[in-house]
Amino acid sequence: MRARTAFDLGLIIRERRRKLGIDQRELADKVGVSRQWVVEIEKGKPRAEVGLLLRTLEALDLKLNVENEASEGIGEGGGAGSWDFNIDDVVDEARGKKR
Amino acid sequence: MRARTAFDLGLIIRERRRKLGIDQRELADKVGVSRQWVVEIEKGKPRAEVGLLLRTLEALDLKLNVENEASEGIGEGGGAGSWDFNIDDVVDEARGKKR
DNA sequence: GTATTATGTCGTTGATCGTTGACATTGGAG
DNA sequence: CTCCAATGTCAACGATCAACGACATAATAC
Repeated sequence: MRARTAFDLGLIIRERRRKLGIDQRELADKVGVSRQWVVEIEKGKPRAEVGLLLRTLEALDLKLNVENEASEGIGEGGGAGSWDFNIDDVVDEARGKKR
Repeated sequence: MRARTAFDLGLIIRERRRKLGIDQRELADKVGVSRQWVVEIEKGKPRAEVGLLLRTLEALDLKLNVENEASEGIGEGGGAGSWDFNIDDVVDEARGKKR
């Protein structure tokens, strides 16, 4: 399911939580945030912290994919197919160009 | 490409920006943020605002998909297939249960 | 009806946000 | 090498976050 806005993410999170049959309190505890924060997120708060959002998705067994807008339908099986940069090189660079 | 952490997102954004051949200043202008912010995001800042991140992905022609961890390989073509709730109902509720 | 649970909302507070402007550092091109 | 653009880093500043506690509504069960 595509998410273009924080509002989209809020809807996805809310419905996923309900499907799993847990309330806001329980989700908040799993994520390690206040229940208040969950309320705001589900309303689509655009200024929430990315890290907390990611932890929320994780707690709900949801995964996040970032895809090139153009290359589609190739089948995600390829993995490297859609991306023309080597993730290993990127990580090496991020770690300080040890190579 | 799966993103589990803010660090992942930073790598994705940086490499995508480079592939498009634009510098941090240009990306910052497109997104409407400071260049400083782009620097932090590409380093993987976990406390950045979700809304700005989404706008950044949009500016880079990247799309964000949230998927159920379990249901995979069914083929995303279905759209509704992987999700057992009706997005229209959800939106209706979000708008105030006019139905 | 009452009781219970879930959810939404309101202050307050310390911490952090993102911006601006300036100043290093790096990397290529000449 | 010298330029110049790109990138990284620093110190303010006002604005906002997320947590907390308390209270107000749904929503459901008894």
